[in-house]
Parts: sequence; structure tokens; C-alpha cells
Amino acid sequence: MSFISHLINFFPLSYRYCPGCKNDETSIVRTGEKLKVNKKKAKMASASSTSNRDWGKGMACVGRSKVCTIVASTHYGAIPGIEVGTLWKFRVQVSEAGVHRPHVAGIHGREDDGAYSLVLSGGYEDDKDDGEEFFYTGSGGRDLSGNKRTAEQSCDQTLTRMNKALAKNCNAPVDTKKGAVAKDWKGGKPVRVVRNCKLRKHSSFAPEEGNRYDGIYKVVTYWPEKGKSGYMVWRYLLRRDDPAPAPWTKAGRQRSEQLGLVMQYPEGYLESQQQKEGEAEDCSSKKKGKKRKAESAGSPSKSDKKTKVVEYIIDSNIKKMIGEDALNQRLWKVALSHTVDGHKAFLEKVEELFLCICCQDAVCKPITLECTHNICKSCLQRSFKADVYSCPACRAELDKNMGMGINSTLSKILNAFFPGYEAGR
DNA sequence: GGGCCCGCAGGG
DNA sequence: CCCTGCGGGCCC
Repeated sequence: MSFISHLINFFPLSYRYCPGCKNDETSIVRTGEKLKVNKKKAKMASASSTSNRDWGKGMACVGRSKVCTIVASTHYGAIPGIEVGTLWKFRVQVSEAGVHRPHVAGIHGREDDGAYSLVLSGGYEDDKDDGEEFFYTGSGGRDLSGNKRTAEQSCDQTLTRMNKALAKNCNAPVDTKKGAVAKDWKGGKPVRVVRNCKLRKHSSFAPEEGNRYDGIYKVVTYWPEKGKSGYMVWRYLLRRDDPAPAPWTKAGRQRSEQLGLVMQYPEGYLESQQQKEGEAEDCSSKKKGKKRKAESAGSPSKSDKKTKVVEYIIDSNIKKMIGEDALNQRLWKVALSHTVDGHKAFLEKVEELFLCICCQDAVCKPITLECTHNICKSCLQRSFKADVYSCPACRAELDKNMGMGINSTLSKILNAFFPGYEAGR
């Protein structure tokens, strides 16, 4: 540990770090650790497969390139900085944003807690979408043998796992036999809802392309019923309860426009698609007046950067606390100059400014040193334990007997901006 | 255009 | 560990 502290002291600002782009730590091989030979892999169907298909390309089989750490994976409600109407081409990106973490599954939840998010994708025949409200179908009741991810209904669903999780969001005691109706539906746990373009076949509220975050819904009621397949399915009625206008409404479209929300593609995706198209054209050099289209597609390529953004107005209570955070006035001044860039950009700036240089996360239980650098209490304690008594950011000397009182004002402000962010650690 | 079936993430 | 899963692209 002292080695790490030493390194950090030696190269305090040698690289910049994008808080939103944190790499998955589980894939990092630390000093003294062995490369994880994946036992699972040996057991997987692919090990004995005779297929010659190349699975290395495409978005179906890629892993995440970043993990959302701004809130815990069990966080309920909106993800700070993610606006209603945000668009992503692929599910893996929705996962990276923390909006809906599973890559394939429609419901994310825990059966003893509740459901955090779901995706409407037209994958279940008993779904029905009316925009403000929709009927959702539970998962399961399918034969997934043959290493499949989806199949037709072939047996009854049960109120277990994710189905039970979603039932727990309803503001009523769970009833695994008959279902329940919420006493006061708005009192239930919030569910983040994403609509996928594949839903378009059955719904006029689906996005044209990719996946769209549509805001918070609540479970009004759920019950078991014989589905179109003839097998029992669990059905849920969800109703929208979000302060932001729905993306398909006029107000919602205007808002998306103002915020400059455009389709997000994975890093380098459009470029590689273009290249592929070029190669295909070379190969069959029969030209054929191919549609040279993808070039102008959604990627914010400098020119359309000047889309107008709505200034973010900070809540007056938080503003007051910011005024009271005396030692951090310099940082707050910088942060406040970014409210004109909108909510998302402002929060990203705050996260950057209040990054702990040791753990590279938003500072947690912050201690503000006299040199005005902010460090997580646990990170500073670790440094002291290793007999390093200096500021990890600027190496200013510290009294080895100094108090370890946290900056409670800063802590309150950060918790207001990033609800629950400390729970993830 | 429809079927096949992969890695990966997450919960239990 | 084991099981599940409303993706997704390649091949026919």
C-alpha cells in the first residue's frame, strides 16, 4: 500500500481521468494476483462447439467498457445526470450508464428488495403499451435449453426472482397467489423504464432506433393470468410518475431538442461501421450507387456541438450549503460557472472537481485538508497506516496526529447531487 | 429475413 | 458455484 501511495505522490497529476468512463476493476490484474483463468469458460457450451462462426465482432458478445459507480446497482429512481429521453443504440450502453444493468434480461431487481429498472422491447406477446401506462409480462415460463436467451412460452411462470422483485415495487403486501393492487400507487418503489425500438411493431411509443430512457414508473397492480400462449404469465400494470415530460409528447420532444439529446453510439462504433462498409464496397466493386449514409449519422462531430442547453438551476438550500463550504470556495466557483452547460455537464464537472486522487471516485466521507485538497476519509487513513503523512495530491506535510473530521457540509452537498453515491462502496 | 447460439452480467 | 436472460449479428 505504501508503494501505491508513493506512486500517487510521485505522479500526482500525470493523467486525466473521466469519471464516467471508469474501467471495470474486475478485469484489472493487480500486483500479486494471478491472471484469472476462467473456469467458467471451460464449462461453457462454446468450449465444445464445432461452430466456425466468428463471435468476436458485433455488440451481442462484447463486455462493458465502463461501469456506473455514481450510484449503487441497487439504487432506486433516476440516475444522476441521465435525462429522460436519453438514447443509446445498444443495451450494453444502457448498462454502462447504470440505467438498466443486465445485458439481456428485461427486469433488473432482487427478489427480497424490488425491481430497479425494466426494458420494454416487444419480447413478450402479452405486453401492451399505452405510453403513460403499460402492461408488462414477467420473465420465465420458457425453455432456454440450447444456450438460448429467448424462446416461446412453454410452461407457467412463477412469482419468483425478478417477477417477485417487480411485485415488491407495488405498494401492497406481496401475494404470490393472486397478486395485489397498490393502496396508493404513487407510494410504490420507482422503476426506471427503457423502451427499445423493437417494440415499434406493437407500440407507437417506442423510439425509432435503439433504446430510450422514458423516466420513472410505478407498479399499480399485478396478477397472474393465462397468456396468449395458454400458459400462466404474471402481468403488471405500470403507470408513469416522472416530473419530466414523456419523450413522445410535444413538451418532451422540445425538451430533448433543448438538451441536445442525440443517439449515443459506442466509442468508435460509427467509424468501424463506415470502414466495414467501405471494405464491402471495395470487395464487390460493382459500385451500385451504394447509400453513403452512415457518415452524417448522429455522432456529435464538432459541428453540431452548439445545440442550446437549458441552464441548470441549483436548489436554494444546496446553494446555501455551497456558500458555507468555506475551504472549497475555489472549486465551487469553477463548478458554478458550469451550470450554464446544463444539468448533466454540471454534475460531471462536480464529480471531476471532487474526485479523490487516491481512489479516483467522487470523494466519499470527505476530509478537506488545509491545502484545500479533498480526500476520502478511508483513503487518508490508509495512507497514514502506511506511515505516509502528506497530502496525496500536493504532498503538503500533515500532522500525524491530526483530527480526521469529515467535511460534513461538502458531504451533504455531494449526497444531494448524487443521491446514494456512497452506498456503492 | 428468419434461425441459431455466443459472452457477459447479475441474482440466488 | 449454478442458473437465467425482452441481444444481436452472422450465415443460410
